[in-house]
Amino acid sequence: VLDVVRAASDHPTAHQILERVGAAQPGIGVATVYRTLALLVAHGQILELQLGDEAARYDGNVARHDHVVCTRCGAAADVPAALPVEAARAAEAATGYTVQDYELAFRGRCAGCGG
Amino acid sequence: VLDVVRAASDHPTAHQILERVGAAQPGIGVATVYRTLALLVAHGQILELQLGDEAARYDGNVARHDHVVCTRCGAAADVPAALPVEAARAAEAATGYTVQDYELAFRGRCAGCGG
DNA sequence: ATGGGTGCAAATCCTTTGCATCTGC
DNA sequence: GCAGATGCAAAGGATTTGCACCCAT
Repeated sequence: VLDVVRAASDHPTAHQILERVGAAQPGIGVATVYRTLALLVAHGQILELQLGDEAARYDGNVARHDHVVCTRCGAAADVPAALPVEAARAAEAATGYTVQDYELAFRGRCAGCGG
Repeated sequence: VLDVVRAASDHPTAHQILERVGAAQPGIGVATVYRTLALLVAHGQILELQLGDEAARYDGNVARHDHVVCTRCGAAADVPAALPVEAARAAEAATGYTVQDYELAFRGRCAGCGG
């Protein structure tokens, strides 16, 4: 499972991961994939993303970065981290929360779907 | 329904909205709430947010702003918009996408849940 | 024999949809 | 009587869980 997520460049959903793993290893079950994904996420091996659609998507790129999501076809791409650290501090000051992390997703159209 | 969402300061889920509306108007159905929420979202009267948990949450504050979410109790607060416009342009340049919008959520602990 | 991981299927949660009903015109 | 909105319940999709089973120890 880890291999598949690492090899994927398209931020696949659990369902897509299931299909791909199943191609190499027929008979694998839904539960195993979900259980393994949860494990990998807990160990910091992969990231779980909520990119606006219904299903969670997974990312083998663990480095700090953001995403762009196409509102038409659902494709997603990585973007180098764009948020200055001061923004997190400003958020803490404004709300009294202790910020540990953040998730930033741009919404728009991919090259193929036109502007 | 619009009154309830506007009056709420806690980014309620559809379920919470159902309960609150039901308090003032007993016998109201799940479907009506979901249908009305979808309508209001489509008309730009309220915002639908995906703040990391399972259920969608709604926000009566339509102005451009971001959010902080408590990873322990799930509470969410508004944060003044923190992202410079250049960041969106940088994302466009890096990916070839046309960015129309973005969603930014900080993750951390709220004052009550401690650091 | 035992423990951990696995597949299958049932269960759960959130949300949507079908359908008969009720409202106002 | 008709159109549109509504309530209820069933349907749907994503994810989790229960349970029997199999492999390696």
